[in-house]
Amino acid sequence: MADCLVFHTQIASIMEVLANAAVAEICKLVDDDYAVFRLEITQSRKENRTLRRKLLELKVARERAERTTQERVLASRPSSVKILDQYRGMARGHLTEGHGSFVKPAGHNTYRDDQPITVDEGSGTSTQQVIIIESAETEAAGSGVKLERSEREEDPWHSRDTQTRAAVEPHVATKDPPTIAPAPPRTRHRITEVSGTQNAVLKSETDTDTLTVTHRLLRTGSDHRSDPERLGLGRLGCPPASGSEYLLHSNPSPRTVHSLRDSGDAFETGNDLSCSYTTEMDPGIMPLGLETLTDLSRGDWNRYSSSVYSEGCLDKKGEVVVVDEVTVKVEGDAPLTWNVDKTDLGEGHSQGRDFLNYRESLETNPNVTTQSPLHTVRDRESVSTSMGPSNSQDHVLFDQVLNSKGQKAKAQGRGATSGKSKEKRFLCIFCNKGFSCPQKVEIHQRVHTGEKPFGCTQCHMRFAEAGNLKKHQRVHTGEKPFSCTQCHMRFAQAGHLKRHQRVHKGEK
DNA sequence: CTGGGGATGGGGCCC
DNA sequence: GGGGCCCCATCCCCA
Repeated sequence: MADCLVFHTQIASIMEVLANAAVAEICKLVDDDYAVFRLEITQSRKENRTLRRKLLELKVARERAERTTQERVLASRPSSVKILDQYRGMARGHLTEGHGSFVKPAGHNTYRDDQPITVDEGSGTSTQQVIIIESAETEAAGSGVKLERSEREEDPWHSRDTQTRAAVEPHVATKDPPTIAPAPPRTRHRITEVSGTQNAVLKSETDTDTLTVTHRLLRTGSDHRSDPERLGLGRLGCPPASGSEYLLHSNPSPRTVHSLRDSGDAFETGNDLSCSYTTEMDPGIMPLGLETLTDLSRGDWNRYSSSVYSEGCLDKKGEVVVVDEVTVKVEGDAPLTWNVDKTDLGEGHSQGRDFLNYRESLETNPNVTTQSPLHTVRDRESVSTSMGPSNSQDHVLFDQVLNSKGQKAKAQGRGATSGKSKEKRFLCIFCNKGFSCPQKVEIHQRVHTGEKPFGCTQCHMRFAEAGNLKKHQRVHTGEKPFSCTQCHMRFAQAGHLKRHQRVHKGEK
């Protein structure tokens, strides 16, 4: 018995020794790895800093050369344009880091039956972000602020920089106060929940020799926590620049706003409540095929999404963005494209088709002019800036829906600024199209969000509009209230009767 | 050519 | 009178 005890004691002591040895070894390994890891991190940071410095130098040098070229052009332009170009040039210099991200238009969402649409017919509780265009009290910059799109290379971040520079470097603005001086914020906002997606588009006008800027604020619900880099939100959230025309305000939704400071260290340091932002959202609500890519090869999208956020400043106050009278005019030699592969679009989704149609139409009609009275960045052209693709053919314009189905001509014909019709002050935050009242915008924005609050009680079909549901339900009821006076044909839709009657008339 | 659906503008009603 | 809301007409696209 005693031997047994001694034996057990010895075993225990041996086990203890072995365990200690094992722990010591593990600790040593961990320490070693940790040291190596730290060393690698340190080296990587050093490399990053070096590269960043080099990039800065290159940019500055390039801007210097470019500015020299521009000055020659500016000699024939209004002074306000000169200022803007100066802004631009300066802006480029200190923008060396981009958040490569790619955000598909929400319109690419594909509707799914299992999509958690919780709004039933008639509830109409969908909330959308709305941009309101307000009549401008002044014609501040007017058409004088236009930028030439012939510029060789445009900085994707320019739009942001244009504003940030205005704020950071007021001495520049003083060169031409009437143009650059910050206007009293004429914006009020309403950014409301759109099934987890928030999206804002601010687009500036271009003229025949100007360039177009689309500012877009996207919030996608592809993930629980939207990564600011993925979403290209890296730079939003800055305080409104003095020259900022647009302000995007979020509603007091329980959305978390993070920020990244607008510095080269943003990548390293993570969140900083000074500049960009991202939001938290419910991915389940808005899973509709939204994707975000970090592929930097998608230059335009990256630029696009990035430039957007320079513009927007979220403010948890209003829910509607009010903008001055707006006109969108896109002319140019280079085709305007979405620069997105068709394969990236939601297959079969009408909105995706719209985007593509638009792109194709622009490509085939490079000189197409999109002039909607809805979109005019008329003053405070510090907003107006270049999308700045390095490739002139890659001008990205996101006036998709407005133009995709020939609505362009309509919009022109029924200009809101004609004075007779209601002023279309309410802008779609996705495509910047204007509407006469917020309800219209809300309905329209369902095009982008995929929201379909109206469900048929007899089938799975859902609709964005009550009227279309009503029309659809005739399919079930068999009701065909529209009968041809010249034959026995009956139709469920008035338009079909009208179209049918052309057959009798021999019209085509 | 028809059927079905998407999208938008206009008008009426109510507050 | 103006804005919000709702309904309807209309046009368009696609299968």
